[in-house]
Amino acid sequence: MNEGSPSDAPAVSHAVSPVRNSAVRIERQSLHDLVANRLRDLIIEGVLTPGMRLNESRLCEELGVSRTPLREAVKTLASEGLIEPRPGRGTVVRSFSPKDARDMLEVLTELEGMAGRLACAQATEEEIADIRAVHEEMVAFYRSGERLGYYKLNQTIHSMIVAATGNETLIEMHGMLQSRMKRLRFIGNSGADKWKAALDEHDEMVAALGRRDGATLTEVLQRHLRNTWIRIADSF
Amino acid sequence: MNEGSPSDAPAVSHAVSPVRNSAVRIERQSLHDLVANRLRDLIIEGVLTPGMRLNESRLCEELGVSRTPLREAVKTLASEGLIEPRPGRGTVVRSFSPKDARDMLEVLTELEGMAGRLACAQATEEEIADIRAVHEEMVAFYRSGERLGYYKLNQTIHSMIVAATGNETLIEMHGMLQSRMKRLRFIGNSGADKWKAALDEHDEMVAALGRRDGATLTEVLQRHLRNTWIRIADSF
DNA sequence: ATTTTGAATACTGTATGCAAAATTCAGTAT
DNA sequence: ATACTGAATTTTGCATACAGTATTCAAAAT
Repeated sequence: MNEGSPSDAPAVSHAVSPVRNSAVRIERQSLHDLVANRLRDLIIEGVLTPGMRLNESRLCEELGVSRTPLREAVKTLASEGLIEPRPGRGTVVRSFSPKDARDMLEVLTELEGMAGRLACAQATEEEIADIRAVHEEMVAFYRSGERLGYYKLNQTIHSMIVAATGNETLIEMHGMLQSRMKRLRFIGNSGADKWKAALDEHDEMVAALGRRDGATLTEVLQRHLRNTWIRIADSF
Repeated sequence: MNEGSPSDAPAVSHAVSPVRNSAVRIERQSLHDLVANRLRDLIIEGVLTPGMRLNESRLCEELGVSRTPLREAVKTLASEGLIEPRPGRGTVVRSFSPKDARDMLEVLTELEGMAGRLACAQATEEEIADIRAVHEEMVAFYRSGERLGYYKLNQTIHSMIVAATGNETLIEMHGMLQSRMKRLRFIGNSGADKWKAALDEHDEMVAALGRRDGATLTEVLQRHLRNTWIRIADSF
């Protein structure tokens, strides 16, 4: 879910090798990357709760790695803003104040609005079809009441719209904010009454994207996120 | 230039102690943070050029530190997007394609536009006065032809406008993009003919902020950045 | 009873050591 | 001359060791 894009595997060198195109570079994940991904998941899943102190030696035992890769992973998560290192006094899982949440959503709203505009201009027909397909899947989860599946596809759709812009920086920044907000958003979506409303907004999104109506898509995405804020705000 | 805000020193506890307010918490910087800042500067100043491979042992000697803090610093810069680690084959200074530059500027434009709107609504009179003062300083540098001084204050003013929004996430994201673009922007501003135009845009900004005219400030900031793209594009 | 102090403990920050992988380079064969 | 092979060297990645700093806890003093 958080691995580095596999797309950066360089093309096979010009030398004609027996394996040719079928050869896909073996993805080598360094240990500290694996650890970083694992920690990210632990934080998002709520195993590591906000404010909790990360004890290096204990974590090392549990993950079965030594402190060096763990500490490197910690530095990564720190600059992603998921944890807070306090020089000399350990590292704690970052906890977000209501204002932090609001600030993040405000930026996320702006970025997704931007994405709506660009996606309508840049997306290929195929990308739009893919998004529509995932949307249908998500509706199915809604109908069958599977919250987790719904929730995950929800996130996926937003990411796909952003990805369709082709703007690497936007994709990256959006990804960072998404992972910071994952936990909050999950809590926020708990209220079942608003669930239907969120789904309707998604319907509108897909429709606007289909028409390549950037202004509307931007508007819907931003409205959707502002509503998200309302949903989350209750849980503080 | 890149240190964590010193403002988070907590107020002295309520107990009346002889040192009272005059006691300021000693800022402790861990070695890997110092190294990260140093590396950042080296990249921005162009000592470490794009594509150049970072040899850990050599860098350690030059900086006078061991490999552990260096490697932690490298992980930090990696997730800031300034360098690219290739698992098992070392780390290289990231080089930006024209498209990368364009993508970054596109996002930066959106974020600064957002900042213009929010700053006009949120800035205190004092912040506005400060910005105006720095602007005057910058004009002085322009008049005396001091490019470096001008350039630095230019960046500062943009950061101050963003800071005046009070949105921590926006400040952080903007900071990341700024440091990635520092080198490019410096190159881009070389053309002396466009220099005056950039200055005029800054005049407009300060005026709009003074009137708390968010729409105009947003418009000027975005125009300013789009012109930056034009200036930079030439140098590719 | 409350605060203070100091020693014991735990943990973080940095350095170093070692093994595995990658790179380089010389030598050989085509 | 060029391409390939394989050993020597470099370099990375991870583990561990060590030093210095925070935290804790209990005893002593107010």
